[in-house]
Amino acid sequence: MTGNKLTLAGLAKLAGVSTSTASRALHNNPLIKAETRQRIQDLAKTHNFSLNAAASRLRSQKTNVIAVILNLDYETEQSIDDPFLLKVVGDINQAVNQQGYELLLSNSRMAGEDWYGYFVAGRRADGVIVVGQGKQQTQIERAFAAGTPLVAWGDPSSESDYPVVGSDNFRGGQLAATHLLEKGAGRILFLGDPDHAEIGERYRGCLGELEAAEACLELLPIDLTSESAYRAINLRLQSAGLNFDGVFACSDMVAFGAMKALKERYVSVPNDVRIVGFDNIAMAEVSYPSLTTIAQNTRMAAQSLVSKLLIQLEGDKACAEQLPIELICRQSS
Amino acid sequence: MTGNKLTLAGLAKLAGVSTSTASRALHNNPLIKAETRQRIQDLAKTHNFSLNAAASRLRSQKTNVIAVILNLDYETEQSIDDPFLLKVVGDINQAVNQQGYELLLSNSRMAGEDWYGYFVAGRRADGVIVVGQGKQQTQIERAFAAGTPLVAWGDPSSESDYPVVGSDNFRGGQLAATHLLEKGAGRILFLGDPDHAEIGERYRGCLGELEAAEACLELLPIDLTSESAYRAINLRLQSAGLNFDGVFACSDMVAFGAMKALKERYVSVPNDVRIVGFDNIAMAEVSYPSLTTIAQNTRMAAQSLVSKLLIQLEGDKACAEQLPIELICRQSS
DNA sequence: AAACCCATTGCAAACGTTTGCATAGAGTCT
DNA sequence: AGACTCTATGCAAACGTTTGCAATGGGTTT
Repeated sequence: MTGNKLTLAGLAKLAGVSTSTASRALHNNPLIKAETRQRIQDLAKTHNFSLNAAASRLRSQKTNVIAVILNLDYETEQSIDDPFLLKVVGDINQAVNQQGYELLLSNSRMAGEDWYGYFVAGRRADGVIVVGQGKQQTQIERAFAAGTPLVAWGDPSSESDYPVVGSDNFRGGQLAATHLLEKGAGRILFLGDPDHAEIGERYRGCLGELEAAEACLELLPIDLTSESAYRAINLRLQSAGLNFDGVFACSDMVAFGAMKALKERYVSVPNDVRIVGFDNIAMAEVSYPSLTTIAQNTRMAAQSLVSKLLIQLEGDKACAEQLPIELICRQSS
Repeated sequence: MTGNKLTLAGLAKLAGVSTSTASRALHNNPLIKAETRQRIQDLAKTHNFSLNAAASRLRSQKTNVIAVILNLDYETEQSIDDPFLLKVVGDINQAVNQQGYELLLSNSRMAGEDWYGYFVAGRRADGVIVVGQGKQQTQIERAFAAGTPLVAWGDPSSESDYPVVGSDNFRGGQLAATHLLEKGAGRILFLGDPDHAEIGERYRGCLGELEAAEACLELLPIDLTSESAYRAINLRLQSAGLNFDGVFACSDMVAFGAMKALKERYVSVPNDVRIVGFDNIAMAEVSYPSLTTIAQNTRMAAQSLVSKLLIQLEGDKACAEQLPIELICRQSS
């Protein structure tokens, strides 16, 4: 409670043992007699003792910290306004804690270019989880090549040296397409930028399915925000009128932007236009009409990301993983 | 690139100086000749050198890390599904980085009881930002009393030893009330649990205003989730029919839950019932009808939180701060 | 009884920085 | 020329753990 902190040596003295014994006791090392261990642990608790993490990390070369990098495109700033990304971070946080690690939240701005140096060599974290492959994967590859234990959330089917965990975006595109067809749509708009790895897969999955059915798909390449979707749909209705009857949006936020534009012009959803989104954020269920969407299992993804990172910390290699997705049919289609 | 890490001593040798000089040079200490500083910094960059943060923290007793604790009620699990909280975290992250600090994301589960010991004495962070006062403020007070530099996001008007930053919730309640009155509502439902400090203020602000106008306010104490709002409204319509014409929801997510229930039963928003939310999350603008809400300035709040924490790190005392809020009128009212 | 093993514990050397103090050399003042 | 001041650098002692190795002592084997 005062200012004078108790050190391990101090605790050891109180217990009448050496610092080595104290250290081992606190770590539950079976070398130490169970009784002694208990005694020292109790003593530590009574005195509110806690190890100095800095010293511990310095000596043991292990931080027990995992860094999460939000790899945002700063131009488009998908950023913090998309609840999905933050949901992912939240789930990762839980998974990380479950494994006894702590979570250092970073962005590419802070960490600079040399992730290996900053995080690993700099002993800030043992490994890195990158959220958002973005468009430039070279930096991730560089960090991985330099020896950074690393996993990325992104599109698992993309060719990359480092392990990627993500949803089966291609299949997601297919599901959305067949669903729209089933619901009677034949002229479909795709909202999203296929240059982005994950979105590209969704687009191709959708495209293949529609071509097979001889339905037509038109691409409206927009930023990953609801505003740009709103604008794009408005523009589209002005210039060409309502010549589509289905929309596949690359994210739920984008879908909501589109939906708003449609409803403001008295286009009925789902009667005139069916809409399918992607992500299944909390809002999708609670909006009106509620949004049909492709659900990504972020909780499972988070656990997989973390466990694949831990595998690397053990020295083994981890592989990519594709998580199943699921279409959730709601009122918008 | 290989495995053999470069140490400060190594770098110093390469530069032909002592480690002290190298250290000072990297920190831009003016004791060292500008020319030498530059030379060493360049050398460091070429060799991808980065300081060992663990060693540095051990020696300097300073971590340059700020811990953010998500203080969630685990019973109700407002949790990660409310985009607002995560938005706050995101904004704090930016503010923290701007000040050259890093962000350690924690929750009360991980840190245990003794925050002072874990974070400060344990040299994991220099200070703590608590997000969500929750209902039990005793733990926060204990940590603060133990000497933890600390700021909380919550209700600034509440009596507490530690500094609290938050919106003027009382005024927010007033604004919502007068707005609902102006829009013609006279029998208003309040959705939220006033036991929660911030929500209590909103309730009281609202109540005062309505009593003055001799309108009636009914309290529906629910959890902070859209689902419970949805259920509550449904129940209410079933049991008592539509005997209200305005809703003040304690959060936007709650508002959306209510709105969904209403629209499913063909109650028109805003014609039959006007709705006002709180938070101004991204969805509020993009929903249909878009949601009238009380906007909290999270970015400003984040900056204030961080700066008040830094003040404490300097050894000074910080005071509470109440941030202005703003009513944003949209289609739902 | 000597030799050995096992369970516990202690010694002391790292881990890689930062920083108070000492030092060396070059200029300045009297 | 001696006494000083300044500027720029080096020395070495911490910071508080962890951990390989040695040591102690009681019990077991041959």
